Amino acid sequence: MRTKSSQKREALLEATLNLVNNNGFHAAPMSKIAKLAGVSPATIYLYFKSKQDLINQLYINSKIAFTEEAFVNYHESMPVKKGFELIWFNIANYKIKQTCASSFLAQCETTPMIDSKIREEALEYFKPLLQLWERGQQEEIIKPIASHILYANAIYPLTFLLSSHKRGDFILDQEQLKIAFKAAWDSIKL
Amino acid sequence: MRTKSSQKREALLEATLNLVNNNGFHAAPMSKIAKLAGVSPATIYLYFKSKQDLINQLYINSKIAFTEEAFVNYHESMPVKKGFELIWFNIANYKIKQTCASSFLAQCETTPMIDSKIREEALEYFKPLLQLWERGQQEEIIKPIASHILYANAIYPLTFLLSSHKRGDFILDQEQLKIAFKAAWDSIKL
DNA sequence: AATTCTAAAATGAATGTTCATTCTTTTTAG
DNA sequence: CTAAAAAGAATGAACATTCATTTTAGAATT
Repeated sequence: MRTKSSQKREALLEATLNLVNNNGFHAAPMSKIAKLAGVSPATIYLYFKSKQDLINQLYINSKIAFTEEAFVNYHESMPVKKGFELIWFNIANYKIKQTCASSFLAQCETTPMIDSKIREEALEYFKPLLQLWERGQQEEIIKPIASHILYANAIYPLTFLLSSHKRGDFILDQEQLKIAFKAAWDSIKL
Repeated sequence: MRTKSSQKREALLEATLNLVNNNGFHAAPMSKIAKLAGVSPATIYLYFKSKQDLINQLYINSKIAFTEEAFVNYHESMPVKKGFELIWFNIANYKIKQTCASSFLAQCETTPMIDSKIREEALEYFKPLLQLWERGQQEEIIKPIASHILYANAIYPLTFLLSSHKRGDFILDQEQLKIAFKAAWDSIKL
């Protein structure tokens, strides 16, 4: 297995991302992935144990890139609402910029294709947001309810807006984003 | 092509639902679908043109069943909040009862496997909710914002809660449901 | 500096399997 | 007896993965 930072490895991950996105998991055969990445099918197996391994690693990779963006400029010393607003817009803008990566992730959340172990691993990276919410609850700014409900109402709606945006049903510009943020905040604020 | 209401047809749709749910689209071969439904693989083609057709029809079927449940006991003469509450709980309870069907639908929303024509067809059935929201906006009870944002914040969170529930990360009982409803309502009410 | 050598990297062509779909035959029911 | 319904076996394509071989890059030797 080759080093984790190789041009070919990256090209293979990106090729997989594009194929899965445009046609779904079922239409991303190794032969096409190889062709799109400009390598031989056999070469894939120098970098990944199997197709499942390739998918898992793409998922982890994408999730890490996503969460890193989510917390850019965030610091625990920020006021709760400011912090949430920053994180929320970080996520929204990342999703708008990186349509491919985020719709791949959306697909991963609902498909049984991703190993649950890998899924749990990715959850770790979201802790700062949960901690922010806890702080908000202590300060009586945020509703004292389960973090799952907070997430479902404050963050998850973005997934729907983005997929509508991608489909072209709805244009998610900065103005609509502000409106959506208010709805999100209203659902979790005390 | 056989009549739309045949025992075998129903059995095939149900078999497909179960297989897709437990293992994803990629692990639902026609041979397994046939075996689970207790028929020969060849028989599937008496009822469906192709695998794609089978999937499309299962999607439409499930979507219709879902939306029918959503509007049980609803009438346009109801007050806006009461009407929304009724529909919201109808949806939530359907999702809890029919875990299989609803997680299949969740998978369909994010995968490019479903033809967009079929997808549009399914949208039609949701009109009464959009009309309720319009009425609410006229009566200045509901925020004057795009229906996509309303849906994203008021209904879509249920999809996340249900998939957490199914995974076992979070128990969505009637008490949590009430809390989640309040969050949903707070996000769209004026 | 040119040549030789070597191990890693990469490849194209097999391999064996799985799958959707079809063909031919048999069963069923009226 | 017949036409519809169903079946099992067959077909051919697509696929993930592996195999045997070639290419590459750079170190070692002249």
